[in-house]
Amino acid sequence: MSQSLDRALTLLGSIAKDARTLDDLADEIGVHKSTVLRLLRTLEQHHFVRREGARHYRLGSAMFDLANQALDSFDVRRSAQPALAALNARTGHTVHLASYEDGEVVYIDKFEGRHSVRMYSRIGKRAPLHCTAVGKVLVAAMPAARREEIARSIEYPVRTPNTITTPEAYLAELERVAQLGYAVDNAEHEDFIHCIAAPVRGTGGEVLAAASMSVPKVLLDYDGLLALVPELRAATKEASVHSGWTENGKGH
Amino acid sequence: MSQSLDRALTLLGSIAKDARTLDDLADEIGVHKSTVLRLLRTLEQHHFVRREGARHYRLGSAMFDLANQALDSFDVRRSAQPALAALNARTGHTVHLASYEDGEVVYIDKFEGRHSVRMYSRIGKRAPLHCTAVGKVLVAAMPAARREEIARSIEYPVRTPNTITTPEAYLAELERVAQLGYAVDNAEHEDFIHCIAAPVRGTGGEVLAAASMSVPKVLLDYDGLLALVPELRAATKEASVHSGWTENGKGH
DNA sequence: GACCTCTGTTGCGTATGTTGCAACGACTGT
DNA sequence: ACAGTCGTTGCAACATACGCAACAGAGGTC
Repeated sequence: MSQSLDRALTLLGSIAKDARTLDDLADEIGVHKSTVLRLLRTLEQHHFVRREGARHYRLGSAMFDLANQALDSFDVRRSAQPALAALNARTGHTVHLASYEDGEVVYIDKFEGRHSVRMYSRIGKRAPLHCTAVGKVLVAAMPAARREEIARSIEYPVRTPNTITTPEAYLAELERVAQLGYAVDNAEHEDFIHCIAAPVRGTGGEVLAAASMSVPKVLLDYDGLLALVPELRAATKEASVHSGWTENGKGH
Repeated sequence: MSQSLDRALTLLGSIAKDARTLDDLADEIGVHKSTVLRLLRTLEQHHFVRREGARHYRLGSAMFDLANQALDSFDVRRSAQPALAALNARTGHTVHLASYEDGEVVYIDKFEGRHSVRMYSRIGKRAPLHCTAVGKVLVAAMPAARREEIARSIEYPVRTPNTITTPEAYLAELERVAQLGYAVDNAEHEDFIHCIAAPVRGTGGEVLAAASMSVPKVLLDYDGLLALVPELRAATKEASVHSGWTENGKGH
């Protein structure tokens, strides 16, 4: 809708990958380098971009500033933090907190595992709904109609041999997740990693976010992973309590 | 330089503060609301902004994504993390990692203290050079000419009765910091908090960043704070080693 | 239930801002 | 000294983003 803004935002993406020369950036978004220069200058004024020596651009501090300011506004993040940090410290596994946004999952917090084999993720990263444990938890928490609507609308790209590939299979899986109260990603997203996830609830029992543990398969087999479920649920329960949830707030 | 981009970036700042109605945003940047709408739409396409129900806008995931992607590119951050986290866990005080950027200090990592009285800060936040311990450490590490240049060019807004207010006093302080190898902010930034900071060094002995501990005065008096210096320096030394620094890499 | 206000949304013509070009200057390496 | 980068500037032409005004939809009030 707004051309120059559109170009500038695309530019930010290119810069984030790694810092480049002016013409490279120009080629990448298909405009003249002088145009890029002017956009960069504006971005620089606002501290969205910073120049590092010659021919080197990086994202600037305004980026971090705004982002973390916004992250703070996710109240779940604050209230869940202690419980998740403790879970991470106790087990040594990677812990994620994720939220539903617009047909995808967004990681809003992360606690890095202690093992050398690590999952590649990042706060702010987006992931698919159909092949992540957090995705399943978040969608399973929605009313049946909305579940169906989402299941029909999303794509089912195959990531591993275990990936769910049809709306029907996904809906069945969601039903199971809703029953059990937790979800599993049995190497459906990445070949060498499996995860478990459980919901974090708020005052009215509504699901605010999903917390997960990701464990490399070489470290723990499937049964070993499932054995961690009680520990995960204890943590999400604690996080829920800190988020205003009360045991008797829900009926079924 | 680019009007629409300029407006859009300002817009992001307004949204970050808290979500508002269209006309409010329009008033704030002085344009017609239809213009704001179009800018927002473009921002939304790129996931920089997300609409939340009616009359509610928030920063979107692209923001977090890019920001954290960029934070990852600060290698110091990765390598210093374990040592600083340990320091934070051991002492319970707030630990910051900061870097110099363009006449200011930028926080690139933070480990929240366990006490109820907390310092208000945030990753990505910018702070002045003249009244922070990290600022002093970073500037003190520069060659004399550059120190002087910076000392003359920055402003000296008074934050507390203890704030340094002249280039001369600042330069003298920097000299002391360079000698001692650490810096103190004796309630020069905020009335009720004092800090100590020390440098984190890289392969060539160059200063990559500064790490600090911030302690409320009610918890620890000035002498108590200074007593923590050895612990802080042990942590920054460990962080430096992880960043490639070697003891004998420097001569004086 | 009719009226009013407040919000978000669209079409449209125009002026404004943005673009690409080409030329220049600074810098690097040979 | 020269060719080859890369960043930067002025300018003229055009496209684009702008403000306007009118509409739609949601709440609220009487």
